Amino acid sequence: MVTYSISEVAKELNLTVYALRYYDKEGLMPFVERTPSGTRLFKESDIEALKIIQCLKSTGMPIKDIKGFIEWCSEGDATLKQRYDMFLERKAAVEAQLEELNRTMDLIRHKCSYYKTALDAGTEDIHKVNKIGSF
Amino acid sequence: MVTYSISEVAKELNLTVYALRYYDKEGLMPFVERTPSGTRLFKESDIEALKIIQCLKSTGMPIKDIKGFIEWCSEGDATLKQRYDMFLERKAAVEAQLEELNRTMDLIRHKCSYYKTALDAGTEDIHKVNKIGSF
DNA sequence: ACTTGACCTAGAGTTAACTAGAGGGCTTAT
DNA sequence: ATAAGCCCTCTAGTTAACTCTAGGTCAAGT
Repeated sequence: MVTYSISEVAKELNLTVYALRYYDKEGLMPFVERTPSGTRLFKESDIEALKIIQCLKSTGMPIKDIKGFIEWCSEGDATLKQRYDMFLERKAAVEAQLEELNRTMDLIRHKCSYYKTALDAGTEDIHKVNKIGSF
Repeated sequence: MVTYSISEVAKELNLTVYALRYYDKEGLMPFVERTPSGTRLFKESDIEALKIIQCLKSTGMPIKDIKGFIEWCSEGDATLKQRYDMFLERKAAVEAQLEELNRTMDLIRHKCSYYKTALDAGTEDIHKVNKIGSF
C-alpha cells in the first residue's frame, strides 16, 4: 500500500508539519498508523479524511468539535444521525456566511466605485459637496 | 446634534462595549469626541464609519491594517489612491473567500446527501460495500 | 447627602490555533 | 561509522482580538 510522510502530506494539503502534528495531538487523526519506530504513515484515505477536516475548519468549526465528529465516525452507524445533523447545521452556517460575505462584497464594491470617482475627480469632496452644493 | 453612548452603539452594531473601547485604544476611532469628563459621544457619522470597519473586519483584514486605512482617511485627498487600491485588494480577497466558501459548500452538500442515504439505509455500508458487493 | 448606574482607564487574563526550539532517534549515502 | 536529513515528543512561546477586573469619576434621582 502506498503511504506518505508527514511533510509530503503537509505539502499536498498546503499546511505545515507543525499543524498536522498539532491536529494529531488534538485527536483529529487517530486513524493514522505508525512505523515501529513511531513515524506516521499516511494512507490515501487519511488524506481524504484530512480534506474533510479542512472543509469543516473552513466552515468555522473549532477543532474540538471536529474531534467530536471524528469520534462519531469511529463509533459506527450508531452515530449516523448526529453526523447527518452536524452537516445540516454546517450547511446552515455556511449559508449564513455566504450571505454575510455577499453583503460585505456589496459594500466593498460600493467603496471601489466611490474611490474611483474621487480619484478621477482628484478629490473626495465630489461626494460630500455635491448634495448641498449642486443647487 | 444627536449623539449616542457607547452602550447604545454596542447594541446597535451588535458588539460589546469592551470591543468598542478596544477598537478605540487601537486607533480605529480617533474621530469620536468626548464630553469634558471623558465620556465618548458617538455621532451618526461615527456609527457609519464603524460599519465600514466591521465590513473590513469581515473581509479578514486585521485591526492594524484597518487602523492604517483610518489614518489615510484623516490625511485627506493625498491618500485617495492608496485607499482605492486597498478596496480593490479587499474585493479580490472577498472574491477568493467566496470561491473557497462555495467549494466548501459543495463538499458539505455532498456529505449531507451521503449521510441522508446512509441514515435511510440504517448503515454507512451502503456507500462502501455497493461498489464491490453489487456484482 | 447619598445611592445608583453608566461611564472611564490601565492592565491582567483568556482562547484558539498554531509555531518553534531543544533534545533525541532512525535510515541512507559516502 | 558518521554525517545529513527527516522523523519523533515535549514544552514553551506567539498572536490576534477580545474580555474582564479593579479602582475611580460623574450625573441624576430620592
